[in-house]
Amino acid sequence: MDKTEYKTDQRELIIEFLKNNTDKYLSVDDIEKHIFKLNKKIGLTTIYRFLNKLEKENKLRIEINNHTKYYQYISDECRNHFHLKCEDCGKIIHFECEEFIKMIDHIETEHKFSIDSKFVIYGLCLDCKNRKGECR
Amino acid sequence: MDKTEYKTDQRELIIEFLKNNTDKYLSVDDIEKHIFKLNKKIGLTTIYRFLNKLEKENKLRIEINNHTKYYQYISDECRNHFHLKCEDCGKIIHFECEEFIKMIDHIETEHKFSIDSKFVIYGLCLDCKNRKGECR
DNA sequence: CACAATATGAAAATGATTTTCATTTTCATA
DNA sequence: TATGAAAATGAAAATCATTTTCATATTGTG
Repeated sequence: MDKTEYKTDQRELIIEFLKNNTDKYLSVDDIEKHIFKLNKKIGLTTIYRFLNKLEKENKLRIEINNHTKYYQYISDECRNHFHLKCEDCGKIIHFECEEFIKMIDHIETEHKFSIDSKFVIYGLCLDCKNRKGECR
Repeated sequence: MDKTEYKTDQRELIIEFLKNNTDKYLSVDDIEKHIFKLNKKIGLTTIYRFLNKLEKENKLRIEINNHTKYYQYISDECRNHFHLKCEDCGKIIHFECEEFIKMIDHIETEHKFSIDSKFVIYGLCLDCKNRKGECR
């Protein structure tokens, strides 16, 4: 029942720029200027509308500075890639998890709390937990 | 070499309202309306200026919604009161620490990362750490 | 091709926040 | 308690990022 999406040059240009800068926060102004450098032009309104759309879809991290919003595209890779760090042995475990993403989305949309996908979860790895169990 | 601060009725009214609502986020509008209910009046400009001052001094938590800023006063109690939770035995340790506050202020002002004073730090308490040591 | 849904963009509107500036208040010192 | 410099106030105007409006253009399906 979702609206059909039309593919347009404007959206492709914006998405491409965002995807090439997943390490930066970009303002509407940054995006407009970049498009301009490519000798193209996209109406400000269009940029705002498309960013709002992406934001609703949880595809952006947002930062606000001096009343200006800055956007960062959350790369797919980043979206489902997390780090566990064992407090005992220091080992870092990479993991991917759909449930986890859902939980994060929930917190972001419902609780208005923006979690940085780069965050590290502390705990104990299986080995260390087992070792600890032994001394009880 | 700091500027001398003058005590004014306006500031007292605003601070009082903030301090009585450390569990809510208040907008400039909320503040103005509250003052109005007390049959007093404070210019919007004054409210904005004072809040900006408090913000610079790290006395407020900020939330932005629909282009509107919401402010929450960080009570003294809350500012230097933290919780440690032992991952092993689950014990919760309350502690107060000036150094810790300084570190948080640093992160907030320099790294633009707003830490919720209510956050919990996970780790191991002394007892559990010792117990663990024994089995090595 | 045609048509309905969707997207675009220029211009105007919005609205929260900041600036300006003339006036008032505070408080230390005489 | 009078004085004055520093600080604070507030009305009005300005700012500026973002949203709305609306007429036009584009997309993709049948």
